[in-house]
Amino acid sequence: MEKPDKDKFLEIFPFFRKGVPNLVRDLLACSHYSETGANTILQLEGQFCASLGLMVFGEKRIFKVSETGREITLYEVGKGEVCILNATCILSNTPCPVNAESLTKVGMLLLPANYFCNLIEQYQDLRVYIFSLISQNITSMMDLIMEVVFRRMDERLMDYLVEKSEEGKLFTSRQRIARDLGTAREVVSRLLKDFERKQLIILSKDCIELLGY
Amino acid sequence: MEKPDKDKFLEIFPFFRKGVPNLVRDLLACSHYSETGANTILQLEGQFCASLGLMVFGEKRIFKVSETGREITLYEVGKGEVCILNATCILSNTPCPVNAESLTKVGMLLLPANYFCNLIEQYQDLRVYIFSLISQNITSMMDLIMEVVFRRMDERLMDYLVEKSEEGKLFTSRQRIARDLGTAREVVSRLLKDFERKQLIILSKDCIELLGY
DNA sequence: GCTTCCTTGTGACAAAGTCACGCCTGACGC
DNA sequence: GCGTCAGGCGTGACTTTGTCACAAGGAAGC
Repeated sequence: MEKPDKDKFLEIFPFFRKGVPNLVRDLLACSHYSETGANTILQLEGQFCASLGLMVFGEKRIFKVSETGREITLYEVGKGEVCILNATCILSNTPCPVNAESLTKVGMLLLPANYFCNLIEQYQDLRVYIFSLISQNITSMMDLIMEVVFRRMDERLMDYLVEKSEEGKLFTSRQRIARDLGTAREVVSRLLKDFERKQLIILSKDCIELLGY
Repeated sequence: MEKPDKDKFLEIFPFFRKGVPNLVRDLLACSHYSETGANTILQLEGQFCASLGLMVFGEKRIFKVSETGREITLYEVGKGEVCILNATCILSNTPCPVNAESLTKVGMLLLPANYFCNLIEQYQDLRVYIFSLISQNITSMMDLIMEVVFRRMDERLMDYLVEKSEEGKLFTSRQRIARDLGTAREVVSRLLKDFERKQLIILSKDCIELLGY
C-alpha cells in the first residue's frame, strides 16, 4: 500500500471532513508513510516519541510490563485512530510511559513531533480532535482501573471471550489472553477449564468455542 | 477567606506568572469564589461539570465506587491544582466518570464551563497548562494501574503509611486506608497486625506509628 | 534425527477478597 | 441516668487469585 492521498485519508479519518481542508493538506505534507510487520515492538517505555502515528490500517496494542514479566494491555489502536499517549507525550515533551507492539501488519502516517506541535497550535479542529481522544481515553483508563480493582477474573475473562470471539470462536493462546487481562497463564487455564466443566465453552486444539453464541 | 485578588492568585497558581497578564484578569473576572466544609460530596459520577474548580486551599479526593461498595481513590487535588477530569469533561462535554469529596474545608475559584471553553481557545498559556496537567494525570493513572495489577498489597500499604504519615505518625482509620487503596478493611487490619508482629509499626488507639522513622 | 522455542497442564502453596458475627465507642434523644 | 444507633474494628472460615516448580507436547529450523 502507498501513502494515502487526501481522499483516501478522509475515508480513513472521517473526523477531518468537517474541518478546514488546509489541515488535511498540511497533515499529509508533513508526514511520511511507513509499514511494519506483525508482532513488532513499535515503542518502548521510557523513550521519547519521535512522531505521531496515525493508523492507516492494522492494529497495535499499548501495554505495560511488570518487573516480574507479567503484562497488561491498556488499550488497542486501530485503523483511523491515534494513540493518545503518543499525542500527550509529544505535546508535554515527556517520555512515553508505555510499550506498543503491532498485532497485525500496520501502516501509519508518521507526523514528526515538532510538526504536530505546530499544527495543533494552528488548527482548532485538530485541538478538538485530540481533546476528544483524550477524554475518551481517560474514561477508558478509569474503566480499566474499575475492572482490575473490583471485578472478578472469571467475569472479566468471559467478557473478553465474548468481545474478542467471532461467530462464537476464538483462536487466541491462553498466554496472550493472560497478557491482555493482566493475569497469569495458569489462571486463564484454570478458569477456562471451569467454564468447560460448566458447559459454557468447548475447548479444542487452538480454539475456544462459546456455547451461548 | 475572600476571593483572591490577582497577587494572591499568582501566589497560589505560580504557573500563570510566566503567561500574559490578561489571562489571569479574565480568569478572575469570570469565576466566583466558593467554600465548602470537610467530607462533603463535590461531584457525583455521571453528572456534568458545571464549572472548573481551581483549588485555592484545602484538599479533595477523586474516587470510584464499585457496585459492592468498595472504593478506590484515584488521586487527590490540593492548593494550586485543578482536577484534570473536571477539565477534560468540560472540554469534551461528557459526564464526569468519577466522584469527588472534600477531605478538608476547601476554597475554590469556580470558572463556569462555557467561560473555560472560551478562555482555552483564547489563551495558548492556558492550553499549555491544561496539556501538562493531562499528561501528568495520564501518567499517574498508568502508575495506579501498575500498582493495583502488579504490586502486592503489603508493599502498597507500607508505601501509603510512609507517604501519608507525618513524623512517623498516622491518624487514619483502617476503613479510610482501605478506601484509598481499593481494598477491604479486613485486609488492612490483617496487614497492619503483620507489620506490628514484624516490629515495623506500633499500633495504638487511633494512631499508627512507623518504627523506621 | 536433533535442538530450541513457545504453549500448556498440574499440584501445592501464598496472598488477597468475602462473609458472618460480635464487640466497642461515641453521639443522640429521652 | 438509660437505650439505641451508626461507625469502626477484630476474627475465623472460606473462596478467589497469583506464584512457583516441574513436566510434556508441538512446531520450526538445522
